[in-house]
Amino acid sequence: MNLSFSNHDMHTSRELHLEESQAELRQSGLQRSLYDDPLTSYCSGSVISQLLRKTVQDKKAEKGRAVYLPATAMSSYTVTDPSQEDRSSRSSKGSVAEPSSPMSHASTVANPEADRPLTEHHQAKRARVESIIRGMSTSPNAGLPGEGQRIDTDARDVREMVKESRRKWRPLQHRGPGSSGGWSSKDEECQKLKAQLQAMQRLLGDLQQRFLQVCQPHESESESEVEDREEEEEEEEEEEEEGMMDPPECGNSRRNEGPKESGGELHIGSDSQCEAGPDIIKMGKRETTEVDSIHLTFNKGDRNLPEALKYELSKAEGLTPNHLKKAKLMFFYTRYPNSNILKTFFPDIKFNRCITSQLIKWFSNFREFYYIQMEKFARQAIVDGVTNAKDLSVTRDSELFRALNTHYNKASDFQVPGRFLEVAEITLREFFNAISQAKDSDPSWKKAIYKVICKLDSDVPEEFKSTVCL
DNA sequence: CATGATCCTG
DNA sequence: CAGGATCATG
Repeated sequence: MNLSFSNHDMHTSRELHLEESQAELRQSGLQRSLYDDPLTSYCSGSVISQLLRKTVQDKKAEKGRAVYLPATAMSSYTVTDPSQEDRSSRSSKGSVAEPSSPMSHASTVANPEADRPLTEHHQAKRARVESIIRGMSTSPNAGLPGEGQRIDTDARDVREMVKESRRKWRPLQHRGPGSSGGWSSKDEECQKLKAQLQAMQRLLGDLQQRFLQVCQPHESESESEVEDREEEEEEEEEEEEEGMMDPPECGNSRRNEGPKESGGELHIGSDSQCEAGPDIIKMGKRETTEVDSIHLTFNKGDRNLPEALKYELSKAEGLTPNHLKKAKLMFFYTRYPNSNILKTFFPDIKFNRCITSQLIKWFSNFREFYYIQMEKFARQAIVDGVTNAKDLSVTRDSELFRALNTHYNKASDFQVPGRFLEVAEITLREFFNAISQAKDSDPSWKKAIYKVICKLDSDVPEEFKSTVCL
């Protein structure tokens, strides 16, 4: 990757600022404090991802298998286990069933911070889909979600629909034998069931229609109760198809960031232990076929709908905290990854301008931190009286390494490659020499160092191509 | 004009 | 870390 550092040559104005801050730096030791660890504050985690992770973990617990799977191993493609559905459906068959299908947690589990990156629109959209699922997996006898839950408007819509339909048949069901006169118990039974059936069919119809609208907004707009937001969604779908979106609107708030067509594989790898129906796993690589598959699934039998929807949502969130974690580990190998490298090592991300630049930005931030540390420790060494760069070294015990390690590998659950230590040492010495030779008086003195360091990138191990594990 | 690097800021 | 600004490059 040939980097052009000629930028720096022309950055005189900015370099002047640099000079100023360097002057300050010299005076006040270190003007810039270390970054707070971003991991602690960074929590744009997707609700769905968290949810799915929880689901998988629940499942593991359920099976009594003590298989430890590091968080980083959790693919965003995790497909939830159908048994989850079974369980929730089963439980809801009880007379006082609780609505705790896996999805029903979404709205409450979500922490406000995690939701922040999502547009309200997306939250609404997701809530709607979740609501559909909830509706599908909740038997008519099941209680409605408890009060006081955060419910998006659309979710409420569906709930109202459910409520409504229940209002229609429940009275019949509970009407005592004597209340309405002399129906034979058989006739009455028959009437009740019939009414219930009709109500449920209506509900099903509504849900189905709604579902189709959500997944296929291009179709003729049916004037149901979904109006207001539908237009936005249509625009959104179009944007996604083109892979085009206005920068201001991007960020990880986009959903439907699916697998690359070229990459193809869904990387359910070891995660597939939480196997979903094969038909779902096989689902298409193109949006259209995916949608078609869902329709098929939906029409085939409603039991699969929740899984289908969950599958959709599972690959709906763009870059996740796990991707960030992975990127940081990759930094141990490559400080200047180009977009091709990024694409090959994030196969579970559908790249578009925003995703790409976000990733690039990440690495840019990583570098910034890295170089700041280097400069800081180099200056410290000079203050400490070190005279020869040879006396500087970077080992796993070094303070410098510890600083870097906590930044890129907070959990320390990753074996940092020795090569990184070498590169760090070279960088440190490079800074040391430059500073001790007063080269930092040159506004673009770092340019030379960058040029050296960018050549020290090594290949990222193949394992990083997988979404599972590290 | 789009992309990408760096710097600065919050 | 994300945003915004600035500059370079193709």
